[in-house]
Amino acid sequence: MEKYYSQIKNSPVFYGMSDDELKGLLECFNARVRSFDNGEMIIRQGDRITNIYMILEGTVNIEKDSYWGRRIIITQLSVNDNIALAFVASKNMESNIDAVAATDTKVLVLNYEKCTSMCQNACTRHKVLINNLFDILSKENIELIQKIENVSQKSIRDKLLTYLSNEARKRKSHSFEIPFNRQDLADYLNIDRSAMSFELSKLQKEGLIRYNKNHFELSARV
Amino acid sequence: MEKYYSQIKNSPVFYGMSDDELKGLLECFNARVRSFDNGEMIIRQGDRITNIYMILEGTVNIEKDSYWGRRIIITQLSVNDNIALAFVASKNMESNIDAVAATDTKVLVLNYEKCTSMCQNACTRHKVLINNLFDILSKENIELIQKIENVSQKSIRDKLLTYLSNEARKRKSHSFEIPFNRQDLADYLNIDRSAMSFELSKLQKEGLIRYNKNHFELSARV
DNA sequence: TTCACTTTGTTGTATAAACAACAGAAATGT
DNA sequence: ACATTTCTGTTGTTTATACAACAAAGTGAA
Repeated sequence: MEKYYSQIKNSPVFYGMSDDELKGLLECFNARVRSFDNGEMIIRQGDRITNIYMILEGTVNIEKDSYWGRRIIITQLSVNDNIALAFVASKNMESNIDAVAATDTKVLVLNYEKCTSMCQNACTRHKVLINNLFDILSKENIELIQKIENVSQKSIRDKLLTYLSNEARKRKSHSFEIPFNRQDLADYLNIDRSAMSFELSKLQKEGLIRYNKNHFELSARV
Repeated sequence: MEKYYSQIKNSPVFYGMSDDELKGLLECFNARVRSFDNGEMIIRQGDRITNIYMILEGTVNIEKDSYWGRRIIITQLSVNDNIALAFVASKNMESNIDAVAATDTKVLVLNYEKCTSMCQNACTRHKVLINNLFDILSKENIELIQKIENVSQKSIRDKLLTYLSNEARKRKSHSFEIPFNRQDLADYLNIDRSAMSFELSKLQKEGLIRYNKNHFELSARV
């Protein structure tokens, strides 16, 4: 835990807290670090979630298996992101998603219920916390809308171009790495992997993009 | 404004407040009611949003025009829902969506910035408020994930069945009204209207659903 | 290095969806 | 009650994508 102390202190969840407040909160939260292997399930559909999970190392896919067994990747999370935060607030709502470790992963686990019932939202550090959580949830919300835009394009080409330009904008560069391999990207955009590969090469031949493995560059024309 | 007083008092935003707290807040917020005609824009892409908008009457579509002019309906809001709340919290983020009145609409407008800068989150009513907003944002988040599931199905048939069963579950009944006309539903599910109509009749012929205008009934087999 | 395994790219074929065009029904205004 | 407009359902044609099968490239372990 000590190892991650400064990382935790600078994370969006605990942003703006003094050392004392942070220490107190971590105790009050019964904070602990848990490890998950690549591929391991962190949260399952149907779970009732009472903990805040914050990623310390690794990446996590938020997924859903469709009725007929097809996999949907809703979003991919990485360091400092929170897993399924929305379900913590809506207490009697079951998770309708899976969270799956996409690499070996370390997660900070905070018992939210325990903390809120003890201090009953009264202490000042809780006030800072809830403000931070509110900000985080807003950003997540905007990200989800972004994703809806990505997958709502009607052709594979438009989905790819929309996704890639959004990524470029997010990273403020025409040249960037994407966090997905081809199959995962296809599952994220809800398209067939081979058709996507084909379209990617076509875009490259046309000079709209260049790529090598997970590195992409957008031409000025995109 | 007085007309809506009890409605406002029981809305999720102000839930759990005393009459005094509510009155104080409405004043602090510089609360007022605005009217919009059917089709009028309430929020435009690129706007910087500093007000909380709560729907008092009517329905509002959250939309996005794709680069090539196709319309995407991200979600539809109705009475007591908040419009673009996520963008209020993320202050220096521009709205990336349009909010369009889908009927004649009345909206309660609250100047969030003014209020928070005045009381600096210190007063007790602000604490209740931010907790409420946090809850609301969580629910919105879960709704968006739901929508992603709906549009991520690969066939028109699966999109319709997923959407309809989710609606049924939400309303706890096999028999319900949907808030969309056919074109809007198609824009919501990102599919062609005529192809959707065709698939709906097919589902009806197969006995999986029955419908008349906006009223739908699911057979037990769905 | 070699071998097994995974990932990515390529092609042909079958299929589902978009699109366009239209007809009938329903809603709206005068 | 009528004309006008909007909405919904139907059909045929074109087009894009899924799917399957395979080849090539990359990766990692023995």
